[in-house]
Amino acid sequence: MNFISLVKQFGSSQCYKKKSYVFSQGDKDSYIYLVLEGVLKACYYDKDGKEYIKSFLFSGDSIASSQALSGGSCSFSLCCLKEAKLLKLSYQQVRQAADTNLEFASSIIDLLMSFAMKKEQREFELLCLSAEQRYKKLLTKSPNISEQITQNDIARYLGITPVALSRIKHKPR
Amino acid sequence: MNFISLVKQFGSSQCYKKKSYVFSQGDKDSYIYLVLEGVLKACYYDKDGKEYIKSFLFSGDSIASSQALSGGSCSFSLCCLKEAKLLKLSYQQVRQAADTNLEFASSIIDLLMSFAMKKEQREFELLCLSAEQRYKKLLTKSPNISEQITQNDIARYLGITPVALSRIKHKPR
DNA sequence: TATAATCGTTAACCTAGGTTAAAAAAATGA
DNA sequence: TCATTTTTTTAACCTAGGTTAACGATTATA
Repeated sequence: MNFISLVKQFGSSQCYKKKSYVFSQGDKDSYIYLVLEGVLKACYYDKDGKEYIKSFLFSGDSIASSQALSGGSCSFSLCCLKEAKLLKLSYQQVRQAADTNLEFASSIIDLLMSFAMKKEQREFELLCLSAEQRYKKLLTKSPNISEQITQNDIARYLGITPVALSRIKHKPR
Repeated sequence: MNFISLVKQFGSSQCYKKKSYVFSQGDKDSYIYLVLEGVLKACYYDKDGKEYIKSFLFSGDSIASSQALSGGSCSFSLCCLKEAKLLKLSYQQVRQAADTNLEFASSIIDLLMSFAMKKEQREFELLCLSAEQRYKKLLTKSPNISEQITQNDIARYLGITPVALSRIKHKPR
């Protein structure tokens, strides 16, 4: 029994329309979500409404706000970029399964380790690379990204404005 | 049995001089380290030797390169800012303990969850805040940081140059 | 204690990226 | 299809932060 099969067996399924929010910054929402279909963005909004994109999610990806799971409230929002179908399972249930089943606990550790690797990578890119380097790296890793995600959203994921990304794209040489 | 007590029981202890490296970028080093004494920095160096600081470590903190634990090599270096004493335990041993002891697996999940929260926070700061906001937030969270860490290193942790940090500090108003 | 190394500050100048605004291009919807 | 909204581009101007270099203040080390 691993995480995916637990969610598939015990999770509840829900469909979301394009532009709808699965949860919003500030919500108390201690569920773990698994994307079955669709494309989503996890994003922060500041007091002026300016958006910053933490990550994009595709079929097979899972997400939760770790702050919310630990008793706090969601530090970001989860928004559908196209119609989406998700499964959700409460963190309590996952934790309970992990506390009673060794094999399952091990698969959760694997999941958290791969999450750690991704976040380590993201921290590296934001700390050490220029916006242009981050953009090139993204294109290398996901050459088809612009078929799924608008350039505006790619810019907000890279931590720059859409104007700046357009400039980078059309830069001479 | 939790992670800390496992490391204390089975880990091997080693002392390091100021400015020495526990491991370096590129090393194959699949150990998890626990800081008993001292202060360290986890940092990246680019091809020009420019340094970027991922995090500072103090007594009680633990660290490993998740890339290295997953069969790769260390994506960053671990450098002592003052004489330090660390315990180390191989990831194999930790993983084996987790795979045979439910209580221990659960404590590893807690550890990874708190790591996830920290990294989520760091991502937020690098993505959404200006250097000045990051500096103010750091001072709020760690008012005594400058007793332990030089301003040069604080700047490299914030993702700016020492010159820029000096400017921020002395900015009018 | 003297000498060297590192640290922090300041200044001058430069560049990446932000802001605003307008217009063209593309996608969406009635 | 036509109208509306959203996306992308471009331009002008601005600002935060980078770079280099010099100098004084600290801190280490012979």
